[in-house]
Amino acid sequence: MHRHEGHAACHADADDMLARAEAVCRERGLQFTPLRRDVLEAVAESGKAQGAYDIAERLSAPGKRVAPVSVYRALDFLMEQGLVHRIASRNAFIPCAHGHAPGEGVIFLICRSCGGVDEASSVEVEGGLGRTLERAGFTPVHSILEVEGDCGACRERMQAP
Amino acid sequence: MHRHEGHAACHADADDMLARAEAVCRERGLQFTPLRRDVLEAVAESGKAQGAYDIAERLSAPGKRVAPVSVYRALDFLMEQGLVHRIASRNAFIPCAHGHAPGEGVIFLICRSCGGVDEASSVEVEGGLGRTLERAGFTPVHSILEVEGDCGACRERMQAP
DNA sequence: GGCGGCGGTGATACACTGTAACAAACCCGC
DNA sequence: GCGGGTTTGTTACAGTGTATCACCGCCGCC
Repeated sequence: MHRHEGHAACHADADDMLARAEAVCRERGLQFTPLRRDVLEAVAESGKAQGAYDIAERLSAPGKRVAPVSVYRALDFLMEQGLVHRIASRNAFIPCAHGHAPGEGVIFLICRSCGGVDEASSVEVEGGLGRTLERAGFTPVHSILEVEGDCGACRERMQAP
Repeated sequence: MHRHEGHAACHADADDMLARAEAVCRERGLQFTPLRRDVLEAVAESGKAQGAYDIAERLSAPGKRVAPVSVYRALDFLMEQGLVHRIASRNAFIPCAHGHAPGEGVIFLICRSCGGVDEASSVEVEGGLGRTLERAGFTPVHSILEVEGDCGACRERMQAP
């Protein structure tokens, strides 16, 4: 689950997300269309990573079908604007919990029992990674770091049922 | 990065891989079947990450078709034995270049221009990641760290064509 | 007002990735 | 040879992502 202790305030709730997204788009002269809004809201509302098809289904209502391809386009847009992240190991998407410094590395903490995804960052990891890449003569363009395991809340729940 | 200077000798060649795989299997009482051998060879021969369907096609000959599902099973086996890695960001597979210490984190360096994948590791990154996870109250089960960028060889090639 | 371009959306089709289920073949110890 | 586990073949299918074309709405321009 998200908004876990240790991180109580770390996830902006859906309203904040939407407000931030609207501000970002206005600032950059981009359109924050209803579809994009809906997709972002769908991603932000559920605490866990959502597949594109899940989102499409969630947004579809009898009489108004939202095709996955539309969702993908909206997600591409949202990712370009840094409002949404993709979890490669899950083929799923989560809202970006907080504005990152541009280029800052993000660590995704994926709970295998509740499916919630938390974000962390570490200058230590980042520095070490940079030095490692440099030693290897490798110029990074972007990197993904995803950790699967058990979040604190789930671990407690398992110990004291 | 281990053995990898330009790129020429950077991939343990297929023969070494096969010999090591056979030894590992014998040691663990597992079968190193012809199919598994062929799949590992296909992964090891090409210097770059291979999709499961690419492998299937590569192993298929007129009259003898290898179905993707068979390739997946062989890959699952090879991954369990630590002989092959999966690149989540590419849905592709590479041979494990060298035996890792069990549980040791691996960093994948994926060249976006030549498609080659190199492996690196760093106690510094690993330590920092461990401390970050601990601070977050998160118990890791396994993690993936993949960096996309330009390898040294390709960067040189681009500068001086 | 008409016209053309441009970005966004809808819709269909398709390619790629991965898994389930079942049957047949194989191997090994008894 | 027989029984039981493992491996492979085969088919079908679920899930993920992209290509293509048509249409719409908007804005600037003539």
